[in-house]
Amino acid sequence: MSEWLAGRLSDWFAVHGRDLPWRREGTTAWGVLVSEVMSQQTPVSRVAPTWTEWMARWPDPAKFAAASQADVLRAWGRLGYPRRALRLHECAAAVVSLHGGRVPDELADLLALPGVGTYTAAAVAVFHYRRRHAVVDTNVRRVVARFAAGHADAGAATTSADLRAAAALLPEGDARAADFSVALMELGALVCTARKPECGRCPIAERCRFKASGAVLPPGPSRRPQRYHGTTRQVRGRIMALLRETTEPVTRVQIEGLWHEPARREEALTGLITDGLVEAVPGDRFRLPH
DNA sequence: TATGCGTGGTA
DNA sequence: TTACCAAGCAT
Repeated sequence: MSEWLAGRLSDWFAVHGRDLPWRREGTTAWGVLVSEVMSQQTPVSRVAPTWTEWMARWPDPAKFAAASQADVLRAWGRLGYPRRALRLHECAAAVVSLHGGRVPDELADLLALPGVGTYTAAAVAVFHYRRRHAVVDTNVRRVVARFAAGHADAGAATTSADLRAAAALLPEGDARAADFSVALMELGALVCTARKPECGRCPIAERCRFKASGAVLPPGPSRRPQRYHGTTRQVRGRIMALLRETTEPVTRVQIEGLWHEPARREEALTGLITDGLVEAVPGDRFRLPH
């Protein structure tokens, strides 16, 4: 089964795989790591332009670690979840101090880096170092749940069972397993999508248990919808947007103009300060951290 | 294990 | 228009 899968996916990927900038020849391990962190919960189409500028400005961990937090947060722009930018900054410093500026190739070393979890560690080890590990993101979990178990979707959170199920499908050989992992993820992103799987275009449909059972998706949202409007997250987003576009510290009055509810406003501001995304300066003013 | 954390495209 | 959701991580 693994060999059949690997063959089908490899052929499909050769024709349909996207030409993403970080997949091009010569991309460093650091470049792959940056692309993975940027892509955590942010669509790839929005990541690409920022990644290209980012790598031209800070080509390696040492140069990036030397940048100020404010510059990093401004360059992050509107990718969302700016805490990721700070974790990436810490990550670069750790790569320099612990690994001499070289992104490690061992899973355990990668996992110990700030902002790097199970998925991202495996992605770097496999996509750049070409190791044989399961790379399990939401796309892979969905494809495996459908293909191997016949379920309409995977569970809410990644479980060790998900990791085992994906690992069981890996073909033999480091290089083939790495190619397989890239292609499996791409299939989930392009064909076996959450809302509208296109089984007619799927290279592995003939052995898919979900397809065999009719490929019927349950109605309604696949997960509990996450609210945004009116949340602290929205207010944090407005404060960060204001701070990104101003060089001088902003006054409390300026921040008060961003949201009408004082309690929500304060919660957002103190949260940002706690997270290290905002710095209070004398005179009751605020700016991006330096 | 459940929750909080941004943003903008799409139907 | 509103609502869903897109390569997770940390707590």
